[in-house]
Amino acid sequence: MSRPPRTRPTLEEVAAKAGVGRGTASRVINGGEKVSERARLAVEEAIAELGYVPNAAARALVTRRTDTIALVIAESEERVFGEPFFAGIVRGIGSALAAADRQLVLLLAQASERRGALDDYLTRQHVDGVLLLSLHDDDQLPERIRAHGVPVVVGGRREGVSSDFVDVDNLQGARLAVQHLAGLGRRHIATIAGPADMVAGHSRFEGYVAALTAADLPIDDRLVARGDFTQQSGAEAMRALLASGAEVDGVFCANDLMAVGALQVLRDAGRQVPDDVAIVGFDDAPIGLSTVPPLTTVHQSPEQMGREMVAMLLEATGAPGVPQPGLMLPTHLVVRGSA
Amino acid sequence: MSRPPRTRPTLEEVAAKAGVGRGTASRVINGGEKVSERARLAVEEAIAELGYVPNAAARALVTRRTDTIALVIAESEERVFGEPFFAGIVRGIGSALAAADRQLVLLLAQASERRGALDDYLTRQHVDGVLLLSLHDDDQLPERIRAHGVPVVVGGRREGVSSDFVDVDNLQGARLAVQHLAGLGRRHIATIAGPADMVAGHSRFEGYVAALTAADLPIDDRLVARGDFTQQSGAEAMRALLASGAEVDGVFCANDLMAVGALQVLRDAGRQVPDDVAIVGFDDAPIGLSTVPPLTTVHQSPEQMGREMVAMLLEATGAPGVPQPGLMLPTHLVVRGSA
DNA sequence: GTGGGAAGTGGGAACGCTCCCAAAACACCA
DNA sequence: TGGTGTTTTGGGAGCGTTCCCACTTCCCAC
Repeated sequence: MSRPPRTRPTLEEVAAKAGVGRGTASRVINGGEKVSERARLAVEEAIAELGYVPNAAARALVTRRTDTIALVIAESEERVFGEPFFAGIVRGIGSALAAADRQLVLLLAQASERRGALDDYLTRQHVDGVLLLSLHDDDQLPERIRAHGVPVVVGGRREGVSSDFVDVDNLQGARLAVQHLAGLGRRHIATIAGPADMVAGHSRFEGYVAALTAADLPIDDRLVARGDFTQQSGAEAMRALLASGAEVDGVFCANDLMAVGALQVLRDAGRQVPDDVAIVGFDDAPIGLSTVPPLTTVHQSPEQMGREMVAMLLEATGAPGVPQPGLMLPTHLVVRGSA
Repeated sequence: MSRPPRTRPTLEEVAAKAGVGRGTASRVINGGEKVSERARLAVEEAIAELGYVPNAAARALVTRRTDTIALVIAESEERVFGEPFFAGIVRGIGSALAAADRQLVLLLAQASERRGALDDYLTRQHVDGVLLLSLHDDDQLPERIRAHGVPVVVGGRREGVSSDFVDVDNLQGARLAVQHLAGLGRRHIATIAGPADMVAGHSRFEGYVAALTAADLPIDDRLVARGDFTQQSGAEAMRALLASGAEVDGVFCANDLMAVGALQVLRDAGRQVPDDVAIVGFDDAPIGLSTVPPLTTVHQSPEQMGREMVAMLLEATGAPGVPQPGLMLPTHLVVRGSA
């Protein structure tokens, strides 16, 4: 528990070596306004010679900022590293943050046990703000963190919360998809829905219901199957749909991966897509381009979502305590071969 | 640039409210040896009432530790979130670190531009140590970081480095696979190799060559195809192999995903697996269980690799500057239906 | 020369914590 | 009751920065 000996040069030593005061050395390091050329050179040389690197803790202590932002993904590793959705959103966040000169750190919120540690980390001024990505909506994490004055922006809407979030308009997207199927003359439109405890799951399902109602089509329980967003679960759901005995001439899948699974099952069952059964997915994932036929799908842009989250968070850091109005990102339909 | 006003309670205020000294309050917070019950209770109450959270920067400044470890993954988001390998290793790392009461932060080292920022972050005492996962081996990052006294352990061996790394013994694993095929009496063993600029790519290929040589089988260029570890590339490679005109009765695929692609192509081409062509993959990925036939593969454990990396890093933090001997993790063959 | 504004500089104070040590409080025994 | 240990306690010092302010130096116009 005893403190390891210091080994790294300090600003004071740099200043001494350069023959200037501490203040001047500090000025050179931080943007260096109002420093004579001579002094700047001397300091820079001293820094190089000593291999000086500023101590972030000392700096953070006085500035009260760290210039780093945490992205918390509250999912199992398996899901995080499985969903291509995350790749996009992380890329969007990463590039937006880089442009704003902030460092991004990713935290995976593995299950309950580590929760205390996570709270601590986020709350102890390690980071200036938190982006939270959780597909489930049962979590008080954002509130707990905000209570300590740390701004939080959530990706994905949560029940009963109308600020500080960015989400894709899942409901509208699902409606688009189902409208399209109905517009094609399909009258027996099934859905392979996602888990009900995820926003993307239930709001896409709501969109399905809303669009059917709007098109005066009945809602048939036998036409509703559920998956967990994996390809395999999509295949199983499709098999269940076929086995239900109900007539099916269109399927709206809550994501592309499940649509791919469904496509395979239909092919194996000898049903023609789109002639016998039309299929629409959701996500506009790359894989939808390489299926046969290529997948008609609802386009969303995780990258844009990431960028918007960052913009909102930076806004919030500027005006602490002021809730930022939530943002719903529109989607559009990409019509390809499957419907 | 001006410093935002303080709003959060400090230890001093907690102590005042509890009617004790700063020292006592600190003792309560950190393990609390040698504190009277009365004082402990008073402090705990004050903490709860004030919503006090210790300031990590101030603490790090004096202790010179942060109890956080960075995991740097030097890959594109796409690859990171695609490879299931990462899920396993991150899980291993995460749980080992949790057990050691360290916080894990993930940094994605997007391309060149952000490199300076990454170096800075790692070097400025934000973290006590760095785990580096890069499948490419052209990077000086570990050296740069070590130069500032921060311990680094690399996952995946790098050319010419014999310490501070953990890797799976890819060469031995590949040899196992090819030996198995040869032992089955296959004489025309092809390989679908991975990218040559990744350790896993070229050392598995080396293993293939070594095993063929050991079995007195010739090395035929027409029997070597390359993929990029994706399923699609595996399929393409298999098509190329078939199109080459060379006889093929066994294929060693450098990972399971490519093996799955190959399997599909063989099925579509009417070749029986394993009778006409035997296939062995590498990774023991879950997907290999659900193929038809189930995939024979080389087992490796990313989780174990993650745990070993953590163990080595913690060792290194204890003995700074002392190089830790590198560690090669053994693999073994899992024989299932495909070979 | 001289006055005065601008540019550049040094270093004290503060950030919020842990470490440590000397002092206070308590316990026990003769 | 006093003496001797043993807990427990308070608070000074210091961690490495940035911020700020008072001071010096420089330059130019008069």
